[in-house]
Amino acid sequence: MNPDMLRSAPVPSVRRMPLYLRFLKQLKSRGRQVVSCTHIAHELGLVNTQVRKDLAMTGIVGRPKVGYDVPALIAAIEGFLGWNNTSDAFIVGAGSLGRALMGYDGFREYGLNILAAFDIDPERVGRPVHGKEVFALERLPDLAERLHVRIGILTVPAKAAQDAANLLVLSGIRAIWNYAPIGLEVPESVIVENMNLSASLAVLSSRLAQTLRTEMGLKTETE
Amino acid sequence: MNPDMLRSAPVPSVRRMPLYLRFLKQLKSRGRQVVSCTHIAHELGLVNTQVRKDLAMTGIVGRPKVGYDVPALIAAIEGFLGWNNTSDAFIVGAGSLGRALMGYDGFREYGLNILAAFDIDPERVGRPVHGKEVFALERLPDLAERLHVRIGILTVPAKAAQDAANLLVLSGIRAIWNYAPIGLEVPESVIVENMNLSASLAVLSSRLAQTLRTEMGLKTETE
DNA sequence: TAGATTGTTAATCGATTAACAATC
DNA sequence: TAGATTGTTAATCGATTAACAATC
Repeated sequence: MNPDMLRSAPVPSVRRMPLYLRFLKQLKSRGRQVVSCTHIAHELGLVNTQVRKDLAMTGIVGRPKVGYDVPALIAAIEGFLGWNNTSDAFIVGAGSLGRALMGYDGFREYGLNILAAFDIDPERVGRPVHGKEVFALERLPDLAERLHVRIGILTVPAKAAQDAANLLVLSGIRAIWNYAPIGLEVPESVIVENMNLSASLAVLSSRLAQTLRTEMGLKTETE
Repeated sequence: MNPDMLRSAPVPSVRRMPLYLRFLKQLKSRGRQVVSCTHIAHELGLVNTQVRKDLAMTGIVGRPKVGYDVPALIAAIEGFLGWNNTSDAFIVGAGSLGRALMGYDGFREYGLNILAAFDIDPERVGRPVHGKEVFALERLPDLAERLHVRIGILTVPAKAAQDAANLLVLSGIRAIWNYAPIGLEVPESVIVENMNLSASLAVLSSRLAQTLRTEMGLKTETE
């Protein structure tokens, strides 16, 4: 086996892929056939070397002096991300966040199709949200297996997150998109990606706090 | 001025702060008075040196052989993040994502208080969500100024994001928490933090795609 | 052909980790 | 005191950026 297949792609590069995809789709809709990475980099505020390296990860090859074929590049990125085929997903936790994700149109663009949600609260069960069913949590293993669902989106409170993750693992789920602000313990074979609202908010608020401290400091100094 | 004030803290360290905060609050609720960073590191799956360096950023000093005072450490982290005082925020875009965030209880723990939302769609204006008002977008500058709101949460579609960001800047907003999958252009004085769902999903799905490719490859090889 | 652009190898930069002195 | 733990300086590691050869 090619050892390169085992060394997975750098996370920062993968995170930039949707940015490229979005821009390339724009170009395509305007009828553009080829594009250089200098142009991409300039438009997205990156440097061309970085773009070239990122794109190379998808397996695309460009033509010197010409650039990359736009449709081929789109296909390469979508294939690399697995966004060329739609993946079904379940949501666990039909609270306000889970319900929001059930109604979020944008996922279609990323090849993600939310089939239904699950919740432990009987009040929420049986009341569809955005046209999608909410089932009792205990039905998760059965339905996940029968529908071959591989992705679970975890939107339960932090305290319930590990139990819910255990159930997802038990249900044969292969990847968990975790919105709970807590690290999950799962077998190595299960992929976990943390969508950490609190981490992102921490970056925002620490910067804001520093700005405000500096301003107050300056104000005090000049008094 | 101290030049250290100008060099802002490393982003990865800041992102770990909520993790520490959560664990320390647990310890405190169990009546624990002191904690060593070896213990913190062990519980959170990190190494003690990293924890020590992260905590040092908040200005806390520990006592050799003893460790850190738990309540003091919590206060130091909250102060560092600006989570000791509640900050008011507006949501721009009352679609499904914006509405979800309006109802998300977890923000209280992070010192974030969502006052109201704004939307361009007359259908959405005047219909409160989770007990919070939805105003017409044109009222944003006036209300932001009068209520001294410094944080804007951007949950509009990608196409509308730059225009909405411009309006937020015009309204005197100091920090934008951007949920749109697109880079924003704002003056240097405005803080932007991107909460990029598509980037996170890209990491998840590329790993899953690779796993599935490998499995199919192995299956083919053994046939 | 000349020049623009790709693909790759080397240098730089920042964050993590290791080593170790200071100290209660 | 001895030993555990902090705080800091040095080494390592990975990602970004720069340099340059290959090529259409």
